[in-house]
Amino acid sequence: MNTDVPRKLGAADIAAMLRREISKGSLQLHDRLPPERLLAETYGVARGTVRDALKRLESEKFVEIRPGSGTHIVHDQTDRINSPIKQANPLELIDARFALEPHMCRLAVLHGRQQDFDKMEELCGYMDASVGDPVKFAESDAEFHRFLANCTANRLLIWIIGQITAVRSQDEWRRMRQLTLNESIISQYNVQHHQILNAIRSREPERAANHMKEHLETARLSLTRASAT
Amino acid sequence: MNTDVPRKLGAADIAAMLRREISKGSLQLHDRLPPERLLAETYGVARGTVRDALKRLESEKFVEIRPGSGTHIVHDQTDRINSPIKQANPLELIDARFALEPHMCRLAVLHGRQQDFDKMEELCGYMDASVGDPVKFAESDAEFHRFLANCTANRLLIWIIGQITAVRSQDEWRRMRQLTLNESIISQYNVQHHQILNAIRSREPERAANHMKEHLETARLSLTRASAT
DNA sequence: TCCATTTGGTATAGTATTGGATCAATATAT
DNA sequence: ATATATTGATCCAATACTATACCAAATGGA
Repeated sequence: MNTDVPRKLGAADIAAMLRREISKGSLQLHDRLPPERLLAETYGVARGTVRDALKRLESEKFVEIRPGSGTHIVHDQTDRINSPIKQANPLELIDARFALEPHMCRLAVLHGRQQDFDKMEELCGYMDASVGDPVKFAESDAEFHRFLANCTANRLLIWIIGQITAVRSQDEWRRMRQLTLNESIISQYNVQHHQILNAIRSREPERAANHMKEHLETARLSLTRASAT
Repeated sequence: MNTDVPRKLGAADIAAMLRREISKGSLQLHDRLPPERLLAETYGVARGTVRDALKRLESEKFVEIRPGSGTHIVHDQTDRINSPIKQANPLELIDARFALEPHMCRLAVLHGRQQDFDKMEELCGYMDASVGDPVKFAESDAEFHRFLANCTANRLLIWIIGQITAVRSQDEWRRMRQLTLNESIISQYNVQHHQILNAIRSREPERAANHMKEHLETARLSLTRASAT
């Protein structure tokens, strides 16, 4: 996949570059991106490619595309720019999730609504279909855990998970996932997601929490194994 | 982002520039923006465009447009931090702490250093001496839990607890504490703080976690009891 | 107090800019 | 070889911007 010769830029590359500009702060909240035609010219790609990249950023809630107006930045990165949250490493993240998510399962049993569960079921379906596609899987996975937070109906927890998820979706972490996520791991995760969801649906808080702990233990294992190589 | 050819400015751009000028403070001195016609001229745009930008700033409570008088800056830099955390209520906070702090005890057993424990011991001493002074007690209490976070050596958790503590020290919460904190409750808390610390010092993660759960249960009880009256 | 000036408020018509959508040709990867 | 992605072009629709004129409220000096 890596030829040292600079490949032609694709939509994914443009998206990554823009994402980086936004995270770095040279493009700030409420700023307007250059028009697609100009972006296309400066990056030396076709306008369609730029449009593709922008669509990705829009689905990641980085920007908002307004016809006739332009592409506007809607993601407020300023909070996170100087926040120690950026310095956290993957193992610290796992520990934090160990603290948060099992108890979130218990709260989800208490406060979760049918529609939340249905949405999570849907996400499980997406993940089942993404065993061979780590990128797609990771997106649905993040959504799954975000919805779990939603089920707690606790604004504090929802906010915390949102912050953590925002970090997880940054570039360096994307690369990290490519190392740890293979087909076997993903299918293992999928089984665990189903177990967690089923336990919540059948109102068994402790069983749900235990399945979550198991899930996180698996994640930690695959992480330490990957960093050992 | 640098496009060599400066683009034509739009209302969104003018708004962004003024927003920054105001936040920076360079416009705050005069307390009043230049007239729309002058702004239009200096930025090289039509007056309608400037008006559009000003309307946005007004809806964001940055400025106040007074017909015949001018556009005045009303931006209050102090409450610029609008974290969704502020909307959380005390019961949500307790639930979040239920998720976080017991596991933090376990991590503290693993990563806590002698000097951290000594500091917590010291804080326990302060609290013991503040049975009759809810304000002083609350300060040391917040510090105690912050140091517990420190013991985990997990930057993510330290940051989260810091955010939560910042909320707890706000005015409305101060009043809430005055309702719940009486001498009997405080001495109960003090006993529990010692139990937690001792369990951590003697490297018993589960006992520490259980004492913390007990502690939070007590806090929740005193809260519901207070809000029932 | 009165009046000229300054300031924002509104309206309108024309022009420019911007994203949306489509398609055939070409390149790249598997 | 096939599937996928990129290109470059064209046309469309939504929105924004310009330019001008006139109105109404506030201001400040005579």
